[in-house]
Order: sequence, then structure tokens, then C-alpha cells
Amino acid sequence: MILIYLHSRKKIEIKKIENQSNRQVTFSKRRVGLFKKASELCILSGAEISIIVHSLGKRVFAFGHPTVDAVVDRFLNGNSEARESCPTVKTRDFNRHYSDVCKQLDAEKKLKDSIENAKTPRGGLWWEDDVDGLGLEELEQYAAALEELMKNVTMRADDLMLIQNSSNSLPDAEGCLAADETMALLQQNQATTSPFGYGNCNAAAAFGYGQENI
Amino acid sequence: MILIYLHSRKKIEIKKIENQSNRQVTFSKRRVGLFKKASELCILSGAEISIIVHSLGKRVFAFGHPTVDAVVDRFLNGNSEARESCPTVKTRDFNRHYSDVCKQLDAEKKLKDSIENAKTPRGGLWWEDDVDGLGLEELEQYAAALEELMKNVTMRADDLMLIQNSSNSLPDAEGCLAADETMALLQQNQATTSPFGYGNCNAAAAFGYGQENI
DNA sequence: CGCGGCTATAGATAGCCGAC
DNA sequence: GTCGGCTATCTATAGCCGCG
Repeated sequence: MILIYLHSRKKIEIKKIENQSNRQVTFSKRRVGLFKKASELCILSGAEISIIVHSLGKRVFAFGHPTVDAVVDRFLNGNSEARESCPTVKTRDFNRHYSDVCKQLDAEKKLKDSIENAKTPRGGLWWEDDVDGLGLEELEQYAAALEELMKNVTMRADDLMLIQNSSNSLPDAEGCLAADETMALLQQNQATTSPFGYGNCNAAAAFGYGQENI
Repeated sequence: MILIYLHSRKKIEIKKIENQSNRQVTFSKRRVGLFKKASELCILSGAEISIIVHSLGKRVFAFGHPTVDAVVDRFLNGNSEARESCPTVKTRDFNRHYSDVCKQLDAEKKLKDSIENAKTPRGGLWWEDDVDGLGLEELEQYAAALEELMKNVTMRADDLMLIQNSSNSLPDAEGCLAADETMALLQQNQATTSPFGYGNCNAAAAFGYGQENI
């Protein structure tokens, strides 16, 4: 569920982390998390899982239950029929699929909620009727239209939040909430909103977090 | 602020789900979640990741960026040096870690409960009364005690992590012993009824959401 | 600097429910 | 009984700090 937290201090974009230190830290932490998830899935469902990770820095990490080799062999040596019918997921597919679907759904949901909450007179909940029956192309058209509207909603929500939290919003701004990239992206989507002074957020600052060379 | 979910209603134990329906649902949901996590890790850190999942029902699911085969080949064909130094993590490691930590947590929870029961003879919802009433001092005492316990847990976890990390780079012999221990430990807590053989290899499973026969 | 730890926030999901 | 979707709740983790 991709929620748009306009005032979130910690949401990150799912895109390549440019800062090397951050990337290393995130890689390590998330890799552990991933392995843990896999472990839990193994235990809960009795599945056999193998994970192979090649980091940017050529290092290799692997997780396997019962072992990496066992699972890989079973995969490679399994009858080709089963293998071909195996619903292989590729990152790009997954992300594209996920991003698009979620984007659309969230756009709709967000728009609906916001407008309803703001009680904007629209002459009826026109968007509610047909969404479920629409095809993908129609949905995309919808999404495009909705995205435009979402900007307005976003601005509106921003203004409201600003009014409500005017006394508290300054620390957020100073809290270095976004990296340069993120800000750029945010400004693409809500250029006119930017209630915060994004001032001196230096993503390239020399924190040193790495945990290992990746 | 230390929050304790003494009355958590939805936390589940990481043990094999005996109920078939639940197991299927959980398998599907968590598999999607796992792939999503992997996908995010790929993008964020630029890593190449491959995940192979064999369900109990012989079905195979795979995730790969850029491709399962590419990552697997790179793993298999990579120079043996890198591969041997690869910190392979096995489920049993996590199992052992998890079991031990859970044991510790349980012990502490019991201890904590006993403390609370001793302090509040009226029994039942002690924390609500005390918290809502005054009990600030008591709360601080609890917090102190909990913090102490927390340290123990942390230390214990650290030890385990150390053991785990060191065993990662070791040959399998030690790990196998650990596996046995883990299995023994797990089997103490669960009946080992394994309803194998839902040999329903249906290729119709689309990646993404939903529950397929596993 | 590299790590481990902490805390607030973002994200995942168990249990439920209703529609097929 | 399978599939999606919802929500309360639990889990993961991003950013930050302090230590060595």
C-alpha cells in the first residue's frame, strides 16, 4: 500500500540510493530482513527457499533452506515442464506491475477520500461507479486524469496540515527529511505545494554508516 | 517509550502452520511480500537477487533480477573462492536464533508477569489501571526492570548473532548439528503432522496476489 | 569511519468478511 | 473454498547517535 505521506519524515523512494554509505547500510539491513522473511516463510509454510544475492561490490550472499544448492539443483534439475510453468517474477515486471497498480489504486483512493473529506461538490461520486469494470487502458487514462486532480488534493491537504501544524512544521523542515533526489521528485509531483523549506539537506554529507563493502 | 504488547491478539508464532487453508494463504501473502522486499532491495542497492521457492505442494515460484538463471549461473559459475567465502545463511541458523530469542522473551515475559501479579493483587488489566490512574513511579520501576531484561535479551541476541556469523563461514558440519538441535527444539512445540502431497501443479498461477494451491 | 543500537515511522500481514 | 480487500496490529527499517 503506497500511501502518500506528505509530511512523512522517513518515507523513502524505491529507487537506487545514490549515496554509497546509505546504500551499503540499507543493503545490509534489508538483506538481513529479507533473509529473515524467507526464514519465516520456510517455517510457516514448509517451503524450500533459496536466495542468492550479488551485491554491487561483487560480494555474494546466500540463504538456503535446507541449502542453497539443494534448492537450486531442484530448480535446475526439475522437469522442464514444471520449471517453465513456474511463474517466474522479474524485478522489473514486479515493480512495474506493483507500481502501476498501486499508483492507480492509491490515486483513486486518495482522491476519493480527500475529496470526500473536503466535501468538494463534484455532482456525484462519478469515479466510484465504473472503476471496477474498466480495463487496464481505461484505468490508465483514469489514472492520468486522477493524477492531475490529485495535485489539487495534495495541495489542499498540504495547506490544511500546514494550518493545523504550523507550529510544528518547522522542525520537520529542518529535520532533513529528503535527499536531493527525493526532493527533485517530489517537486515534480507537487511543485506548487512545497510548504517546507528544504534548505540544507545534504544527502551527500559524510555520515559514515557502511557496514561492509558491497 | 517502551510499549509492551502483553495482550497482543494477532502475533503469531513462527512455527509450521498446521491448518492447510491458513498455510496456503500465508504462503501466498508472504511470498508476495518476500518478492516485493527482494525487488526493493534490488532497486535500492543495485544488487542482483534470485529467489527460488518450492512449496510443499511441489510448485515452484521464482523471482529474479535480472533473471533467475543469470543470478544462479553467476553463483554457480563464479570462482569458487568467492563462493566459499560467501556468507551463506541457512534457515536453521535463523531458526536457532529465533528459538533462543523467543525463549528468552518468554522467560522475561513470565518474569515480568510475575512481578506485575505480585504488585497488583487485583489481577486483570493491571497495566490499564496503573497507567491510567497514576502509577508513574511503578511504571518507571517496570520500565527499569524491563530495560534490564531488554539488555539481557539484547546481549543474548548479540551472542547468537556472533555465533551465527561465525558459523556462516564454517563448513556445514557445525551447521548440521545446529540443524538437529533446531529440529528437536521445534518438534517440542509442534506436532509433526505433515499432510504432503497436494500434487496439484497448476501452471495457471499468475505472479502477484492471491492464493494458489501449494 | 565502522558498527550497533534506538525510536519514530513506514510497511507487512493475520484474521475477517463478502463476493464468487 | 477461492479470491481480494480491509483494518487492527505487528514488524521492518531510515535516520540518527554514541562509542571505539
